[in-house]
Amino acid sequence: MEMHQVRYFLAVARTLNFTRAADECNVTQPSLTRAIKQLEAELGGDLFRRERPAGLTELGQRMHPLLKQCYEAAAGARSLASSFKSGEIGALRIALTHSIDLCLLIPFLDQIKRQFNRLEFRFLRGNGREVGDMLKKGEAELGIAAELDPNWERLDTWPLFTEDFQLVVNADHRLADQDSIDLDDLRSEQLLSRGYCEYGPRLNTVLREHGIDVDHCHEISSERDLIELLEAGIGIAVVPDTSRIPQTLKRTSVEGLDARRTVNLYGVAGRERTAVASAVMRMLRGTDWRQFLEKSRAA
Amino acid sequence: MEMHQVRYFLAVARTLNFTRAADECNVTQPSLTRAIKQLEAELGGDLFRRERPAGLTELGQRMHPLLKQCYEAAAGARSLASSFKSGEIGALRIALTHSIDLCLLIPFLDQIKRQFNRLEFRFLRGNGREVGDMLKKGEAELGIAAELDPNWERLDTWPLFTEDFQLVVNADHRLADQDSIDLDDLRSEQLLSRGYCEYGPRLNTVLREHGIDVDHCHEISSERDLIELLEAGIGIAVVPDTSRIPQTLKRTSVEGLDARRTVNLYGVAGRERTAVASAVMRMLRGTDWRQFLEKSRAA
DNA sequence: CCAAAACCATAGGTGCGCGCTATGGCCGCC
DNA sequence: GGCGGCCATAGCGCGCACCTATGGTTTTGG
Repeated sequence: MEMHQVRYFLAVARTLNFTRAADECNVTQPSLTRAIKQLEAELGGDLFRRERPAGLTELGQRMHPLLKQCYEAAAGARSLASSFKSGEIGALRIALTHSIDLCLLIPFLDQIKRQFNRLEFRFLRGNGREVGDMLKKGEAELGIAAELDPNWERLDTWPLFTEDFQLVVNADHRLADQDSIDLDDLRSEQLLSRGYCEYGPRLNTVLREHGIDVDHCHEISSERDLIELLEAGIGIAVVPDTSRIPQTLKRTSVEGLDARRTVNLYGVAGRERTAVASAVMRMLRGTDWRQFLEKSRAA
Repeated sequence: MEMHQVRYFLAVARTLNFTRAADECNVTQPSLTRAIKQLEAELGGDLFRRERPAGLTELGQRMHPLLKQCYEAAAGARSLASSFKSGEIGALRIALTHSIDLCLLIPFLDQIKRQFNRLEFRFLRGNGREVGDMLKKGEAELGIAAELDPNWERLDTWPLFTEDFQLVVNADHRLADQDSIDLDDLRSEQLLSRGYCEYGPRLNTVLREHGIDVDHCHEISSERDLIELLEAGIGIAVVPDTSRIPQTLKRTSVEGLDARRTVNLYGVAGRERTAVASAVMRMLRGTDWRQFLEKSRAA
């Protein structure tokens, strides 16, 4: 069964006239007649009664809805592809590690939504390895993380900004009101390990060097869970500057803690990107992040 | 967009491997590659990422459901046509005038249902002209009526049986208990005219000749309505023998009423009939109706 | 680390099939 | 009876889909 046969069939079913149907399809009547005959041979029965006026046979009536569906699905595919190409419609698939706050992107996404109408976002979350896999498999076009496996040489990396880590404690905590905190103050505290953060291992190394126990602590796997534990007063945490935490928690710098992470934008080298992804990438790379972060912190 | 392109696309989407997909489609890999390229050109973008392993692009993911639907509709059409041809499935479209009781057919239809499983019946009702039109337009394959317009020479006619008319009255009616009724007894009665019966006009002529008023009577358009009026005691009626009426009504022969009608089976000459219709036609024409009607009357 | 295999792209040759024109038969209409 | 609309058939040409052969690139395995 070929598509043109289906098209001809539908034209004849509409006009009930082979000659006019052929005209509508921009072919001659013999061509159309032969195509219908082939279709009839494949389906094993006549589709039309050759009378004046012509009519659908029982078999023809049965075939009509299915063949119409077949043709319209193909037409729908062409139409959707056209919308897709013209940028009318599209999806931005972006993978983030759990330690990247979505708020960082929201101003940019707001802007991009005005450029591309009917744009869909697909936010994918995972740890560092998972984000890398999503990029590899093409499930995501862009990735944002502090650090991904550098073994894969097709990974394009653009640093966005570098940030410090801060201590976060519950407002009732004994450290909450303390003006200055240094590493020694943390030694007796229950630390919540942000195991999902790709920078976690390195941070733990720094803390361990200062005699802080990081090997016997709760394991959690999302920023949301971390915040709820902090609010419940179960432990303290060290989080990056751009992690948004509720007003009820207190955040403070820690003297002597020399830990920083760089947040990167990732793409796949040599892979064609959609217009939307390219636009987002240009925006993110062209932003003065120092200024941007100060402004958003003020807000 | 051609069907084989769609088929190849779905094979590649399934296997994510051009070579194996080509093998599944029983073509060589270059043929498949070229078909995919053509499809990509028509849709205006790549459908697959040519990497190891391959993957669907965003456009490819969007196209997949529609193209799958397209292909499955075509496959469904083939499958349905196959079922249809093998007699597994089918429809018998049969047109009846309102004056033909469906009970006449039920024993035959019971039998035919055992021969053709998944058979659907479509009973179409109308007056004589409408039944003729349904046959002409091919909406019905067979027609059953007492008399159709003989002007259309393509009408095949096979007489089935001939029957008398009888008087039907409510059990409370003054004529109900009368042993013998003749035409004079009807003169003062309110007659219900079965305007939907193709034999009605001729019957009226007979009655009018005996001085019975048939020109000022209620007009009704279905046997069901007629029965309800009779049960309500609103008038009397003259109906053919094979019209089934409830036990609550009384039916009697009328002396001197010389009216009979012949019920015919109709088909369209020179038009191919389905296996089901041919079978029904053979059964109806091969029945000894005199015997059949006696038996069903006894039952 | 190199050889082998797997995979996709390209080139060039060949045959089938789709579309064309021309024509004939059939039916309905003026 | 002549005429026009409609569908079927015959014959022809060209495009297209398929094939084989081969090259380039990536992955695998020893």
